[in-house]
Amino acid sequence: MVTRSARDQDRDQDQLFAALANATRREVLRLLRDRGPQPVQALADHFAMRRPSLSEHLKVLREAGLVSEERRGRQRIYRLEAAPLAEVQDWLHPYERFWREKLKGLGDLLDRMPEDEA
Amino acid sequence: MVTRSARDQDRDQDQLFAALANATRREVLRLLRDRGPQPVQALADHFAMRRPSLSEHLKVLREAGLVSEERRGRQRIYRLEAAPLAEVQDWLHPYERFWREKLKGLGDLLDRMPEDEA
DNA sequence: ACCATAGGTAGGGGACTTCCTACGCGTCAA
DNA sequence: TTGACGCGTAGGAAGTCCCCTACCTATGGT
Repeated sequence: MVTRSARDQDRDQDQLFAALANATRREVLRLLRDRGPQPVQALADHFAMRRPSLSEHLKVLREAGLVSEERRGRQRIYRLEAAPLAEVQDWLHPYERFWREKLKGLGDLLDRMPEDEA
Repeated sequence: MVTRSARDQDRDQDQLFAALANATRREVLRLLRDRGPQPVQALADHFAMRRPSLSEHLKVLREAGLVSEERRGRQRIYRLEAAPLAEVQDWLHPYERFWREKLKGLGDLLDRMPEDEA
């Protein structure tokens, strides 16, 4: 997967951002980050929804590459896989100077003279 | 809006990530970033879809705070508003050491001894 | 006044999301 | 081996997303 078509990349990024566009799934990631790998039931205890619904959220996270599972007996230990988040940061990077300039209050400068350094 | 309830914050983040979970909308942001503020038709020229559909994408971006519009005659000039992306970066930050460690190949260390520094 | 241009809104169709309950499969314990 | 436990999947209901065509308002040119 050294090179991907632009469509594949779009699909991956759609999937990644969509996976993050849900408070339950973001909370799962936070739990795995703060408390380490856990089985499904331990995660499910933190939410009001039924366990099968959480299973579906875990599937979305798995397909986005944000978690992995390891089978241990009858449990499945879920673990945070942060690598895709590095792609989010990469995507974010070209925008960084825009919000930094805005915060400094001189944000209109570049708006007036575009595409000179694009 | 110094403080918001956890639910409001969840809703805002849902909305923000959902706005980014679409290749057309990410491309709109890129165009505004690389070419500066533009009217709707100039943006629409880059896409295969009909203009009303693009208008709806612009509405999603507006409601996420990612673009602003300025009325100039019968045109509406859309402009990138990058500030919400700073919140994405803030959200990302606590995960950063996880992918950095993973890239260095020593990623299993913390997985074994969790919550000691959370 | 008239018409063309710029762009938003209404309403509808098809696909997808997010929850649910019911159920199936594999594993551990008696 | 029988049962309970851990977890995924099937299927369905309600809502949302993303595209379309039709239509509306507002501005500018003649």
